[in-house]
Amino acid sequence: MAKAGISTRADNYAQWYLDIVDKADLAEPSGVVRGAMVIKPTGYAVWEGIQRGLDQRIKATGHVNAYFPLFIPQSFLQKEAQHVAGFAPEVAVVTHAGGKQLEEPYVVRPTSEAIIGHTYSRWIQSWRDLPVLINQWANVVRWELRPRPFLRTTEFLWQEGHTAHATEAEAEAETLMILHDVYADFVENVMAIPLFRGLKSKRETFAGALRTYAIEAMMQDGRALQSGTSHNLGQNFARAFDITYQTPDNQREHVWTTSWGASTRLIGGLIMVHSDDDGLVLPPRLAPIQVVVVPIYKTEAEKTLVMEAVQRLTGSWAGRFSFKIDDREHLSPGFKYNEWEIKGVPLRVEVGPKDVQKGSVAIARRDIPGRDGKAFVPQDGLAERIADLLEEIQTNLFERARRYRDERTIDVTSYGELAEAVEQGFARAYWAGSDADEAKIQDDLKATIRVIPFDQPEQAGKCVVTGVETTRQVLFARSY
RNA sequence: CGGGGUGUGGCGCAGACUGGUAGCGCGCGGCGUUUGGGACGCUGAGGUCGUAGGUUCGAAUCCUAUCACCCCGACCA
Repeated sequence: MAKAGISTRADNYAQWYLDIVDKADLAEPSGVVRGAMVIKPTGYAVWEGIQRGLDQRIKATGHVNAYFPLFIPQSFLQKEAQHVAGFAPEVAVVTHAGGKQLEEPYVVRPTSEAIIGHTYSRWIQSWRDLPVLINQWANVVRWELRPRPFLRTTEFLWQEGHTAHATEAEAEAETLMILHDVYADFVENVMAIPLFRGLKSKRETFAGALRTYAIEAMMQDGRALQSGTSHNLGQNFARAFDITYQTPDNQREHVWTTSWGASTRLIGGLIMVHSDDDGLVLPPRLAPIQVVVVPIYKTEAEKTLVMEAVQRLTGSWAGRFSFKIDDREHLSPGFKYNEWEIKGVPLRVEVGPKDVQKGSVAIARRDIPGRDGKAFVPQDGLAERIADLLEEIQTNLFERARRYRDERTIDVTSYGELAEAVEQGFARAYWAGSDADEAKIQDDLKATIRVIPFDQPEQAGKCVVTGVETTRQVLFARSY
């Protein structure tokens, strides 16, 4: 147990994660609905940052927002065979409403392909109606067997994009564009989480999709977290929901659809990539509060001097970075330091009577805990220094996570090496195996193919299970 | 679904074996002293003991049933 009642990562990683969620005040189990959580203001502010970043990118790439119903007639879900098989075990069903049993039960959406497919079939008539590029921000419900805050909750928040196109090539381009320009761009540049990008294996493909692409991140325990997915649905849903259009030469064709989503799970990834045994660590570009100022004083006279200095120093900060002056009375400075560290605020500025005298402040960076991350700097040019430091922390977090990931991503050539590698991280292996081979590895090693990376080797090698020569490499890992 | 655990002031727990009408720590309110790495004193408020039934003169405690949540393994963003 480290300070503040947070378990250490080395000691008990799962408990450490739960402790961070709790102590950083991000969320708490509802206590009354299985697997459901209350996202507290601190946690929701992080989600709002994620929403902002994704929404901006989604719109910049030509999409618009809309909203579709929470309830879906049960029969809709059954129209696409793979889809119903994939989701049947985890849907919640409403059988009664208005004081009586319903003619046809409604399912609470586990995802919205069905209801949106049905809607698109009415909206789309002509090639002139295409493409349809719509996103929705929504909650969905999946009755998971093993819930964990943010990572897997019964109800979660996400965005789901649903597009329809005239050609397969267009749908494929959309699917890939979302993965790179929306998800990967945001997650790497704002959340400072390094990613592997690629195609999902057949076993891991979304129920009803032609192809699923994903971004995968490595957590500090070496396990993988799927952090965003983008599906080329082919014409599967178009056929199931009869979404057709007339071509310029008056032919009737099924559209090609895509769907893509990223959820509150990203917050789980954020925690597990950057945080430490002292609490949450937030990357500056996402942190709701980037700088906290702790004034220090004993007497009223000191208080006046210090608060004057604080007002003067922070006067130019508005609009440059988000900050908070922690002027709560009767809490010791030490208490405040610890509290803001647990909550992951990237920078802390301390201003006391000695600083007022010397024209200095103390500044402490969250990414480097303890004395090493604390420095006394002149008040002159403080804003510039803070701006620089925030960027430096952003870069440092990303680079640190990337080094960690790369050190734990190991090229393996034998089954034994594969088994060993997934104990501590990712295994990169040549792969020509079957679905059954993959299933066996999952049984044996609890590891799955997380992604078939876009970056593929020049040279061929031998498949890690079959020994067959192949040029295809895949990444294996245990996953959340 | 299997395995384990727990339900007692806001939170964490004790009390249960050996029935007698509930206690500790933290937190919370008031007052005062404090404040450069988690301050202290005094004082005060706050509990149908998960729920239902039973045994008993008397149940947090014993019996039965039931509900819920949490944790550990197989499906999933």
